[in-house]
Amino acid sequence: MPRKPAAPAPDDSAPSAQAPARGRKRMQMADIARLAGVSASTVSRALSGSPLIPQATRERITELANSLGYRVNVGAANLRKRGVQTIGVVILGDSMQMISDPFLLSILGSVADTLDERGMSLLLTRLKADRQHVLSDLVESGQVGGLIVIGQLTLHDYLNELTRNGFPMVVWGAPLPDALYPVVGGDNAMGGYLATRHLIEKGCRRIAFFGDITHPEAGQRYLGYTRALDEAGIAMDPRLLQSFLFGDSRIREVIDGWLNQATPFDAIFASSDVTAISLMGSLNERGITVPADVKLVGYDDIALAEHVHPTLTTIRQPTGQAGRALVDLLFEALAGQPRRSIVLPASLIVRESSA
Amino acid sequence: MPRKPAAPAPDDSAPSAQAPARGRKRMQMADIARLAGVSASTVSRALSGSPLIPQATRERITELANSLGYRVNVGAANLRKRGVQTIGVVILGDSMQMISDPFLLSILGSVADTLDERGMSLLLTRLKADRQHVLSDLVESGQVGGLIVIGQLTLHDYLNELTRNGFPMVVWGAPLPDALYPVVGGDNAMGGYLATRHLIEKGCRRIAFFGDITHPEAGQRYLGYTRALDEAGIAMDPRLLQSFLFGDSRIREVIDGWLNQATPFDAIFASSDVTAISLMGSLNERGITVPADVKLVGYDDIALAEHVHPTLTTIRQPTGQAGRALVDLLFEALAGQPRRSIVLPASLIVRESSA
DNA sequence: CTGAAAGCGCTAACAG
DNA sequence: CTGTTAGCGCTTTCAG
Repeated sequence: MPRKPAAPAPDDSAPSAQAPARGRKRMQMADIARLAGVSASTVSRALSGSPLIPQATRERITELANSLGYRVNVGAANLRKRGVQTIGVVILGDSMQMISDPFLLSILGSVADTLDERGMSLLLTRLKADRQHVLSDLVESGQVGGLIVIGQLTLHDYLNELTRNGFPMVVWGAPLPDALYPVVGGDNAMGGYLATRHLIEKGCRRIAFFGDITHPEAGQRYLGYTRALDEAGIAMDPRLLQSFLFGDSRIREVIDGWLNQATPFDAIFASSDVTAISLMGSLNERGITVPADVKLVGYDDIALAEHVHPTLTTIRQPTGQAGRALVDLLFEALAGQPRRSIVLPASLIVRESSA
Repeated sequence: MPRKPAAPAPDDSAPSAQAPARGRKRMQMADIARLAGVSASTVSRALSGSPLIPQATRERITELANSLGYRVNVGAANLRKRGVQTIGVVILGDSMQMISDPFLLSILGSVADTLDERGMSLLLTRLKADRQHVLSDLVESGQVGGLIVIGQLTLHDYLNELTRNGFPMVVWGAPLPDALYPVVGGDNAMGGYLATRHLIEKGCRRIAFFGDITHPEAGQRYLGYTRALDEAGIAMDPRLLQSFLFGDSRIREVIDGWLNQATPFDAIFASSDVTAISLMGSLNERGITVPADVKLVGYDDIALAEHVHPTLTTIRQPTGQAGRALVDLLFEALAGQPRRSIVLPASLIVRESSA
């Protein structure tokens, strides 16, 4: 299908920079070769650690190159090798602020570290919802060898299409039944279940759920929530479900409105820590004390969760594992191995807000 | 000077991926040329919007290319054009977690958006303190045309050296007197002054300062703090200074220790919102109420500041402007224009914690 | 073990 | 206006 934008039309004002203003001219392999009294081929092989070159020569050349601050031009090398050492990481952003949720950021951090360990670079792109085509452009233009998509699954159909076209890509999210692409995600149903069961064990009976259940991840958490209620023989009250958009900056207003309904409740399970922390504020303003009056459980275990007061009980998602899993799966896809998904464990972290 | 590591020794297991496993072969300019019945040069010109090509042909070719999902290979184009369209963004990380402070992240977001607008890509790298050489490698290897360094200025001397060597680079931080590199930063002295004066106006006399004053940014804030105290004729009590490392994950312990000293105080000015929010927790635990017993002002105005309870009075640093300023200065450096620095205004945002 | 030669995919003179 | 030609800096056959 045709893409909307014509030529990418790069801003003409963008400097195409390479040579430092001052400073010695950039050296290249030929220079090293001359200085070492060998051919460029030999330098190339030495620098890439080819066993064809004897240890001694290899070291001599490597040392020479290093002492001159020479680095192989990766662009040229990639062109010749017909492949790139760069992975595109795309953060889906729905709100103004690119980076809203600290949780997604810690996944970004983990991915960055993992790629670094594996000797690959990370090209970061923020994707506004209407510019899906950027995803395929990134790959088609040879800028990146594969894609890691972090964020909401509003692009489900498009991602499926890309996968059908053989795009190497992995997604952080919830494994949808008809997803063709590999997914790494937390065990949201389990997380929702653990959080809710914990509140029930604490004696709560009227547990509210805050989260947009049309969003796959939150939807799974909601399922876990209902399962726990069922198991305890607690009837669901639909008024206790407050669905709102993930990352909505107006969380507070929504919360206030909900509180105004005067629906009785003794606990809230929020489908993100950011939501939970906002809730704390709103509850406090109303003179409702956490955990005495209302117990509260969040989701994600962001760093701040143990720094707010009261400290926040939450479901931890292992972000470190997430980064590694994403990169692993992408590498598998790149190697043409069969697609698989990974579900990471969710664990309950009990703190003061549910005491 | 020689670098430590020998050849970068890329991990052999890293897949050098380009061709999708399945799916049609990647097309190239020659294919488009053939299909359009013109030469590759014409396609190249048409796609880059050259005025040499008549409107009609240009559109025809562009459309053909788009309909086939063709994108020019940026690697090859860059090689020929001898320049890259990628900027390296380096986040200095001292703690385990790459990304600790939400404030730095919103700068990252802003930089990402600005670069995107300017048609440039962003290569993200996290830098552990001991691997400085990565900075120059990034440029020497031609991966990026310039560098934006975000974070602490522990690398001051190294950055100066790079600048002397003509490295195109900009830093987010405090403009040190002997810095040779361009710096974008907030007006820390003003911020510290505004925060402190505000607390004094609220009737506070024993105002504590939390922040590592050996860090240039916090040091400036501390200067503003002392100036405001001086102006009000309030004597400084050295016991009211709690210096600790920025981003220290053990903030809470430090705080607790400090509180145990039983030094009387009626306000705290914390040099970051993260610190301030942690403080809220510790104070609360001790039965000290904010703002009734102790007033509190933070720094940065991170998103959560207005979501905690009580909402946090803080000094706002304009992150949107920060990103634009960083990119602007980098482009200037790239264009060989004389180096300059930019100081962004700091403004007081009054909320409940100082009421 | 090493060098010469041939491009990777594209753009920029240089001639039409 | 358009095509031809010659590389960008590197890696990799292919012969020594």
